Amino acid sequence: MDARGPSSDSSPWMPFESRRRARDEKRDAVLRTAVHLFLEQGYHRATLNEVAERLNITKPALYNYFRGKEDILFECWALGQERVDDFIAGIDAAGGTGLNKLRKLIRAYAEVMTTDYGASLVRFDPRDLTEKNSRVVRAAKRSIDRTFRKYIADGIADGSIGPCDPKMTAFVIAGSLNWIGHWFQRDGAMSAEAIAGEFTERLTEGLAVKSTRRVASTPAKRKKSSGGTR
Amino acid sequence: MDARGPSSDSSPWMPFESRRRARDEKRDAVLRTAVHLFLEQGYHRATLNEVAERLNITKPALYNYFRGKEDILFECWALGQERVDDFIAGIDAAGGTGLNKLRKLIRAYAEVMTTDYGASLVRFDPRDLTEKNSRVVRAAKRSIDRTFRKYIADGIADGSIGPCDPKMTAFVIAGSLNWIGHWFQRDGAMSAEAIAGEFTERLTEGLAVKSTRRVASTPAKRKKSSGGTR
DNA sequence: ACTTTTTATTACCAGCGGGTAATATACGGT
DNA sequence: ACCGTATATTACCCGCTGGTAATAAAAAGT
Repeated sequence: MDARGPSSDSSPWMPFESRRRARDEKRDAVLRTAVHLFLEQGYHRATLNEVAERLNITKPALYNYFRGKEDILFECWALGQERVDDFIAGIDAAGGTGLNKLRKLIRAYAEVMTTDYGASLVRFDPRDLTEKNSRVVRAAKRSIDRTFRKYIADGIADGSIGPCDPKMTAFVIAGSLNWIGHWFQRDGAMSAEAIAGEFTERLTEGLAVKSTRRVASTPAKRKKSSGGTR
Repeated sequence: MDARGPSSDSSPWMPFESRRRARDEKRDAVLRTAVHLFLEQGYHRATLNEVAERLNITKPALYNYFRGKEDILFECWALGQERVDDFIAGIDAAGGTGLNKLRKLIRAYAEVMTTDYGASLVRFDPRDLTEKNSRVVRAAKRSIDRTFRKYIADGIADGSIGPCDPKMTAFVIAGSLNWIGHWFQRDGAMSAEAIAGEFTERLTEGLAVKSTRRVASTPAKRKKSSGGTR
């Protein structure tokens, strides 16, 4: 009937005898298929029947692993959020100038946006979640926003970034990155790495202090009188 | 409801005109209510029943003005697109350097994004439209993208913009602007004009060939950025 | 081999929401 | 006053989709 496509994307149910896989692997397979379908068709148009069909099972079987559609949606989001949390922790641990941390953040965030779970951070609507889960999402979004603003403020403080409004600048940068999740397609002309690199450059070239490009550790570079630190 | 034209007027078409005008006004009212509700709740969660309810009519009455839900959705999008087309025509007519045109485009686009019809350009899913309407939307999106790229290329050609990849740069800028439609709220801390000005500055300061860091012209007032609107 | 637990299936329900007659009402034209 | 048209309402249909028994079939434990 329908070209199920090369369902070679590792469905544990495909071979009849390989049903002995671990439960978690099946759960993951459900999530991979679901996030793909949700992104492809949109959450509301995508049906659990089709998710199941692509996994060569039937809808009620999904309820062995998830409580319902909303649960699956939230899990997809959470996996994307986990990746973001991870690399932010890494950047924080590594330290460096504000500009340096911001650059790392932009690059990593851009690359995550080109993945399915990453895109789910911006393509899914929190209003489809329960109130409880929705609060978790909102809190996480605020946290990411704070990270952007903090790195920018750090950069202004340590002189690696010229004076600007951290709040607005964070909106500009994060918006540009978030939008990647809306247009990127894996089979497109541009690779994720190329995009990440280009965005890193374009989004920071205007912020870096002009006089000396490499600001190793020389604070009090050019403190504009208007910019009260912090 | 409306002041009817004086019957002493000789034009026998006056009642007809007034009636048609009343009809158009009602149509507009439906659209305003619909776009507002669609943005507030999301297209799928918003019901025609509630649209009608907010207009103090009942659902079938809507079918006097529109063929169905999808028709309303497309009209909302079209009204936003119309505004974009209008100011692009104005910018093209005015001429100037590439950088100048790009700045005007960014400012105008940002302001449109803060309106309901403008936000509908990026908040609504083309997959909810019929194939025919969806093609119209895709064509319009491509056209906007071409405009961004053209202004950038113009700027590179006339020397007002430093060398860069117009395609990527357009993605960076347009993405940042489109995202405004996702977070802006009219009752928030920032005005549309302030946002438009700030985005214009931040998104072009890195491109301008002369190092015009106009930190003085836009003194970023230290407004306490407590209210995280994301 | 028997039982228990996990995992899957078939069949079904319920509610929601878009859309459509059939019909009533307001209103301008004559 | 009368008619015709635009506009509105009530009542209804229908398809879709998430979710739920009831149950079958494997797997695992003994």
